[in-house]
Amino acid sequence: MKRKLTLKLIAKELGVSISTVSKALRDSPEISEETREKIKAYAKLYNYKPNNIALSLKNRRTNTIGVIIPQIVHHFFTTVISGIEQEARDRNYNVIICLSNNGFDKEVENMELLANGSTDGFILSISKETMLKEDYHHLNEVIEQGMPVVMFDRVVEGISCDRVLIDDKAGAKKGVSHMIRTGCRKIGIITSEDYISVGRLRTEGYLDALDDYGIAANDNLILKLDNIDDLTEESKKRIEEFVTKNDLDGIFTVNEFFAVHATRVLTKLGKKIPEDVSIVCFTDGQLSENMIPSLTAVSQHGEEMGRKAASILIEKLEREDSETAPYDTAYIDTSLVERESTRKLNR
Amino acid sequence: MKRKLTLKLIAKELGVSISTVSKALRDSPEISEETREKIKAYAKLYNYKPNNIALSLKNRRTNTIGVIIPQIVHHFFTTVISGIEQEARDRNYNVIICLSNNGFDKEVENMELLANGSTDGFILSISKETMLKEDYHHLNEVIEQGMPVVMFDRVVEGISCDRVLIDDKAGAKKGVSHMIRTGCRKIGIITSEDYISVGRLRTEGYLDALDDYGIAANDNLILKLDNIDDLTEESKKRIEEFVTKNDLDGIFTVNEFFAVHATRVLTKLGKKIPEDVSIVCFTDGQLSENMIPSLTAVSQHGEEMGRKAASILIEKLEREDSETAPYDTAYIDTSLVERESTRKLNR
DNA sequence: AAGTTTAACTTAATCGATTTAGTTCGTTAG
DNA sequence: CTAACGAACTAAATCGATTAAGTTAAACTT
Repeated sequence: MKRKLTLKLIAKELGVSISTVSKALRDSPEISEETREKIKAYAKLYNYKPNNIALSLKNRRTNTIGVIIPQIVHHFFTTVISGIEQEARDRNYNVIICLSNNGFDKEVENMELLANGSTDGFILSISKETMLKEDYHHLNEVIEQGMPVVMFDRVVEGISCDRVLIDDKAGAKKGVSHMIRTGCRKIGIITSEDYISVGRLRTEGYLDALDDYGIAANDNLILKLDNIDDLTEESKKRIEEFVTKNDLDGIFTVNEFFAVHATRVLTKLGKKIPEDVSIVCFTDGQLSENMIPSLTAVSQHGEEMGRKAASILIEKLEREDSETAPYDTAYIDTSLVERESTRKLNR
Repeated sequence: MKRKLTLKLIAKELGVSISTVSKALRDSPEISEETREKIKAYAKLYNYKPNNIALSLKNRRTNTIGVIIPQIVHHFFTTVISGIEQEARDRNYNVIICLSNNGFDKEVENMELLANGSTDGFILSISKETMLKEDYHHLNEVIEQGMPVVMFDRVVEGISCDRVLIDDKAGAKKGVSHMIRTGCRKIGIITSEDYISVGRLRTEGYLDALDDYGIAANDNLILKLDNIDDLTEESKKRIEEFVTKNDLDGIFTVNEFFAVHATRVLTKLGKKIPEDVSIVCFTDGQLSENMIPSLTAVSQHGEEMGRKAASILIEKLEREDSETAPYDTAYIDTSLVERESTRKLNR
């Protein structure tokens, strides 16, 4: 094993001082042409690369963005990460990803870990447990230390930070309106309990759409489930009951899983999609695209969200007066991807 | 903004030297009970946390594992990461994830970046472009610097490192054998070109299973596609043609996408699954689980793979004699998850 | 010739922590 | 009464890099 090359080793080898080496490599005019060339040639030959840790310590900045998300086995989050990565790379930043597994303690632990020198700022989506607990001391602490924070998707109020949000309400409205325009009149929604912000907003969008077209909302056609990130047995049962009991001609769901299970129940009931029942779901992922029939979906543009979040954070990191800069909330537009689960619009 | 607390600040505040503070916090008997308590109380009150960067520099180890994968929007890779994370956390290591986007240059760039002080070792799955190029200098370089490397899933020969592999051949054999035992006789396979190692191995397993049951292999029933990580339009066309032309009673595919598209074609042809045609795919992901019909799948146990890879790496990092330790290849067993796309076995 | 510049370096401080090698002062032994 | 010892600290080196503040010797000025 050969030890990594350092300035010290180069200096010793060439019989000059460490600072001469450093200056030569940074093209300082203080060093003579001759010496400079000699040092640079040596460094190149032995592939010298400065130690990032030492640089971070000296510069008191790491050029690294910390990302904390509730889970990684989750299509939407991976698209956001992909966007963050792209933007970060373009602007010469690294990305460290940590998982909270939807737990409060892990979220706190990860933030403290990364805040102790590893990153210059954070992009995060808050865990479910943190939302329930409403304890945000870890966020406030890093912010007070001068580290900018950008929250995305799962956000909370009252924190001094920027936010990037999907326009959940408008997206849901877009989806439901499309069903109404293609002839649906009795549209149900499978959503989440209101404490999950994205669920609540999508429910609002659904109600808005009905209202716009003068359709009365009916509480019986709103199913609120506990979990939005997966499909529990309990949820399956409740979806089955909901779909079977109500003779719907349209179903809007806040995620792909609910839509898929609804499709399954409808198929069992002998209903035709989209002839008898239309389906639209939030999130344009693998399932909507590949299901048979494929599902019309509200696309969230996760990559764009990631790029935007990273861009806002980097902007903050590179401003001198970021302390006093106002906090902003950016919205990422959704778009409707029409597929086989809805009827074609007659124009 | 309040500056982060350092040993220096504590020392100044309490009128002692920096080393006294350091020793007190580490419970050194050199420091009197009284002083120790005073310093610890102060540190606790103001929530002192040592700076990781400084520690890394001093200790010349970061307790961080670097993970480099071809893509993140990929269910299997996320399960592996999840496993790596779990094991790392259990053993007090951090994880940094970087993406190569299946490109050679980004892979090299990321490795160099992380190798300059950010991580103690690597877990990686090689990019497609690197495999085609067969240029592994970046791997050999970090290994020569004494950083252990563990490759998983997409691996190459001739590198001094440990490997963790799915038993692709046995897994495919398991899947195909199941189809044969439930009555299939004309089984086709949709796989990848042989230069993608996992594709080649799965094809071998398919052939093995046929051989075991005395069924003659037929080249016409083997479709080799270019890409294994997604479903291009070209692939769709070729799958459609393949499924339509051959009157198969069983189809084995090396990923979920190919199975889903085959299902779609079969449905259009009016074939019943599993009565007319059975389907088994490699990879137990979201699609196999949620499709209608749900797909019998060879489960790869990505989390276990991740845990194993992390465990091997950490073991190497914590051994004194790791330089001389032999390199090992671990296999992760697959299991068959029976679902609706295959017939029940008569016992 | 004496003083001033300047080119080309080197020394030393610094980032934040750890640790080895001192230092200081009170207590005890001989 | 003084040497020795030990308790409780402090000083300084170190990790690898950057950079402000010296240093030295040659060149130049007047």
